[in-house]
Amino acid sequence: MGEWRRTSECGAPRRGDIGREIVVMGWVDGRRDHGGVVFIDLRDRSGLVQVVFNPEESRDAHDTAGGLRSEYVVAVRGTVRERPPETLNPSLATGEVEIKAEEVRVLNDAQTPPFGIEDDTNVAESTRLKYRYLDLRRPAAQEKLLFRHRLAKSIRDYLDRAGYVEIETPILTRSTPEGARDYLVPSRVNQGSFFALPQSPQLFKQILMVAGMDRYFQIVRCFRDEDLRADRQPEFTQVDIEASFVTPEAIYELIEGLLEVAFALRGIALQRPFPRLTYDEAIARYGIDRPDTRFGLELADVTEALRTAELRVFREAAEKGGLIKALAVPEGGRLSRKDLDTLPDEVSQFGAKGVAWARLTPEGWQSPIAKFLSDEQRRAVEVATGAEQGSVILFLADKAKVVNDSLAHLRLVIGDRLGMIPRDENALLWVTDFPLFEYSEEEKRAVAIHHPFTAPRDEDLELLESAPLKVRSRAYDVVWNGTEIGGGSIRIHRRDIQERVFRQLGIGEEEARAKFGFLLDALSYGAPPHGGIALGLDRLAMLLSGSASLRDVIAFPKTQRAACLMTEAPSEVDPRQLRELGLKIDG
RNA sequence: GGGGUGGUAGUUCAGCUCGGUUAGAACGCCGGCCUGUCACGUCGGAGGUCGCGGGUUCAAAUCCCGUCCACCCCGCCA
Repeated sequence: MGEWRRTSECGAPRRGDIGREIVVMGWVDGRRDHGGVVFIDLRDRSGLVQVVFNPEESRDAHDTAGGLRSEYVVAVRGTVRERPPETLNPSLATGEVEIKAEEVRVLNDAQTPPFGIEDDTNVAESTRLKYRYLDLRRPAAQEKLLFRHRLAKSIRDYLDRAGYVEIETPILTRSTPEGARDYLVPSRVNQGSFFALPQSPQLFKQILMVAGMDRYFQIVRCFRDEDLRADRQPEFTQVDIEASFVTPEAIYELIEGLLEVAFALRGIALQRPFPRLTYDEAIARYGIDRPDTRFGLELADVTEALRTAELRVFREAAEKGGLIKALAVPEGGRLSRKDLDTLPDEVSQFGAKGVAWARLTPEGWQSPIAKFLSDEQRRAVEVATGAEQGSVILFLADKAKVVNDSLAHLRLVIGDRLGMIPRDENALLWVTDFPLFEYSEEEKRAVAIHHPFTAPRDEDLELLESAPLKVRSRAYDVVWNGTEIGGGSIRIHRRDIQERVFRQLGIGEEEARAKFGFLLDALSYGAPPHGGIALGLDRLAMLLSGSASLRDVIAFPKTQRAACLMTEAPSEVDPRQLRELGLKIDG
């Protein structure tokens, strides 16, 4: 580019710039060669501008233009001029002007790209990920990264204004029991020992509270070696927050303000305060702890009403401590017999063996199970579900988890199919009072629902040893349109309570001291009451930018097998590296 | 670990059910022509490991078995 200096971005020139001599640099988006005059669209991050090469105005530039191809990198010195009136292009921000090229320099040529650099691309994602640097040249892709930048910036500014301090915590840290599988990093200096990459900076932020930092935040990478989904990457970014001397209410207020700022970037105003729902209520009414409350279609528990029904699946579910729940779909005529027949396929993935249904017609119940229910039982179901003439009632009877998972899924499928979900609404809510523990069939013991540092509710403290599964926690999630976008809790700040919780989790005194000694020590040196929350920045960026996948808002994402198609990571390593680490590959 | 969808030209796809000429289309690419286009136009051309391996068959893109990769879901992910 010699001594040339870029004086304008491609997307900048407007009517007011007419007559200015400028230098633009960018990529050739396309070339239209008329034999005489040649047009080039030049693209950079800011947009597109048309450059005109006229052989009568500059022979050299025109000659060079003839050899340009897509994605060549060029610099153009020229004059902004008005387009002839009949050639204005209203679909281009710069469409009222063009650049008359006086001199052009090819800064780099380019191979023909494997796919066109355009927004409406229909190219396999694996191809786009392999050539991510080309994929990211697409304006739509760049817009998502730019939005993510603005989102992170406004969150940072908001928390700074609120007195929160961003503090970095270690990436090489120690593996802890509980929770997700760790990514491990072998230590060369201490052979046979491993660091773990943090699943979150949980313990460090608590210790910063003990250290008196008062209000901490960090926009921080977290790592979990678990299987991937469209909304789950092995490394992801969290807005991690912790504060001393807070109640849940203080956290709610802080986060509602933060989300207000975030949604404002999309011109969305939020209703505050957000509604609250206890965990028990969420499960009862929606079958899930992250309900989409943009629409009704709530579940009803009809276990008691149908406990004695003449139907074996119902009776057995009730006898074995399971549930019978029902869902009334208004205007059920819109669900055809064929629709109803496909419902069992929808729920088999959750272990459900079937879905019973009933149509409420003027002639009464039209249903394969009608003859097994008494008039009284049918009336009780109608009352419980709020079913009316024309409704279709769906029934599930099984173990509680199967029933709730299945109906929660059916609620979404039917709500979507019948167009009951108002797409332009934003339903934000807090789900509170999660249980502290749940029983793990796999491990045959209680495990923490949130994490082992979550405080029990004071009034449930006495149940910790006698009825641990009944203890409610001071944990909360923030849910948006059926997606969990963040969760947190008030933490345990007393050593004795932390030790009792560890004991319930099957972590003995010795293990607790070995693995969490530093935390227990810290708690015994004047730890203030504290609590916090973590928001999923990738998920927020994904949802606010209308993306279908987390991969769209991460510059260099991993595939479902946790691989990077561009760098081909993970890879084998040199045997010498393994020797230095004292590692042997088995098999 | 399990269930599902897909893999054919650089790209997006058709062909596969019912095995049988030279595996097609569009876009892109290359060359010629063209002085106001912006999805430029027009004439011509090149381009294929039918994901990979094995099997059945006179004959396989097509049928069978295995395997790899990508995506979606269940399990898993405090």
